[in-house]
Amino acid sequence: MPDMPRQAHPRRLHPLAADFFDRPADTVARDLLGAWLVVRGADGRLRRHVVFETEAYLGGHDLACHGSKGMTARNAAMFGPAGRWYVYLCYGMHWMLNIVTGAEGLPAAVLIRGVGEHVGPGRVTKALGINRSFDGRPASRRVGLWLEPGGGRVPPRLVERTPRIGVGYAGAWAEKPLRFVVDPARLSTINNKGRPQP
DNA sequence: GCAGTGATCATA
DNA sequence: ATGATCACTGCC
Repeated sequence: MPDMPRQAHPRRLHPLAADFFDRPADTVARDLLGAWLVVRGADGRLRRHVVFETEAYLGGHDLACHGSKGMTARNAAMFGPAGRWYVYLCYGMHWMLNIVTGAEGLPAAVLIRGVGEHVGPGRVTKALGINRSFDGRPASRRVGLWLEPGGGRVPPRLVERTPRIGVGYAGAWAEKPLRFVVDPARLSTINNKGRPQP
């Protein structure tokens, strides 16, 4: 029997690396829409969740950014090189997952606020079992938590920009449109070209 | 609408 | 040592 028309073979995806993250946080936040957050479970199995909501924290000049008050034990990872995780505990209960962006010494990062069917940054980390142990570590297969490219750039008309959530203390910075959202339902169509995993 | 929750950091 | 703060969530 001749070959069946083959389903596109799942592209062997390489994790997004430092060069992707070594750009302004708002650019990275925008471009992460449609990317995959991949986590290796305790059983060794990989789970993929498509990123649909992010927020950019631009650096020391951004009053909503933890780095704006200088380096502390908590936010040290933000000052490190791009492509590492910055994870911290919020309200004593919720782990917040960020990927560090930009040059070493610039405290910038992107908060991952929504992936797959998980809405809200605290829910994302809870669902994926992410905690402090990832803080400061490179986003890589070795660590067991990384990001991979999606099926293509999400069209601008599908990207909604709003002010960031929960940063009312930041004055004018609270109003900057640095939150990026795309409807996950639209994403699944786009990403089927790049092959999702159930 | 607001209580829960506890690490973190500035102040002392 | 103490107290304010907090990039949130869940239940009232």
